[in-house]
Amino acid sequence: MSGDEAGTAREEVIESMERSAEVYGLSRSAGRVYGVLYFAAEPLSIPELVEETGYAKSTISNVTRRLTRIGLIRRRSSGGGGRRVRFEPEADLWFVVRDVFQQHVAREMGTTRRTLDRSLSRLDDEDTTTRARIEALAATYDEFETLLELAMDHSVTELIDAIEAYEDD
Amino acid sequence: MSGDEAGTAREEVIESMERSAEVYGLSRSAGRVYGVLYFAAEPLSIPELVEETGYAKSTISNVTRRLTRIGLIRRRSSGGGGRRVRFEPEADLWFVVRDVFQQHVAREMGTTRRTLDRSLSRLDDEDTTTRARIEALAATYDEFETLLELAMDHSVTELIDAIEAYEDD
DNA sequence: CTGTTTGTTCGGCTCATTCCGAACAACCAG
DNA sequence: CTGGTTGTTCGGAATGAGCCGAACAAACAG
Repeated sequence: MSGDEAGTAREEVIESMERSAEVYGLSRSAGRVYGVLYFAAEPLSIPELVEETGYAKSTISNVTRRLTRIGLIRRRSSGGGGRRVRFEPEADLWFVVRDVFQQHVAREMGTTRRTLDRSLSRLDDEDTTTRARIEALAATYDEFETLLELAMDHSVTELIDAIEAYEDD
Repeated sequence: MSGDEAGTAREEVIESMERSAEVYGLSRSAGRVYGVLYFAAEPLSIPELVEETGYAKSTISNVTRRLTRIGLIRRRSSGGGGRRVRFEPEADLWFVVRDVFQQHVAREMGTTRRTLDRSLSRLDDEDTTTRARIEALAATYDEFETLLELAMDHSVTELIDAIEAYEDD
């Protein structure tokens, strides 16, 4: 079993995931659940996650739902038709980033953009300064939206290649 | 004064900023303070922000510090040597995004990356599966880091151009 | 049908965040 | 030095998030 180096290394990485989770607006428990699943040999059920993480069953239930919505883990309505549900990690983190952007950032930008248009249509032609400020904001949002849409259609390596090619005129 | 359309439009946009602030992990008050500054004709002091936003002086003090750290607003140690401090909005939101990425995301990636290396060096050669998982994670992080470093060196329009040029082979 | 296992939902508890008012420190005017 | 203004800091109340245990629903085994 080669000592416990694998265990401590695993634990260090999982603790790091807990901290990272907080940076990105998730809970510690979410980071740990993802970490345990990331190192697990096979998909785990809720009782197994309770055993591995030490969290209560209800916590695991809520956290797994949250992570599934975000796309960081997947439910496998595991064969056999049993009620048992198993979770496995999404290994390709770029998928996750893409989903988060599309679910939250794109959504926020869409609603904000609509508000800006509605406010603009309500304005007289004489409110030049207010109109100019809102139009500037709308232009910025449009730029961001097109950039995000473009970026979300490509892999990380493709994006790196694109920028590097651009830098070499 | 062209009715109150400018006022209501302004208010709508500021309320939208409050909601957006929450999406990006800031408080409502932060969104409103930025919004008021964004529409103000000139930099505002703390008492003026108290008057315009309705928040308490202490709240404004804390929120302005927070927003200044993030880079969403700037302090102008306004001329005259007076104690009065004035704040103005950072209009170029791409600057803000860039700063946030460099301060938080890049930092998180750096520490995580170091943890991964430390964990790897602690591992025996026999822990192949654990080692493989951590190495995969490290590779993903390296990719993200190079992409972010590249992206942060360019403007939004440059990035859009780069990707569009890449798409046209 | 009864008992067991799995997963969700509900009501609390605790802790962090947000905001306020009050006290305090710094600066200027007279 | 005294009074007024500006900005920061401190304690406290209200709100929300994370987590737990218990109750509940659903599926299967016998």
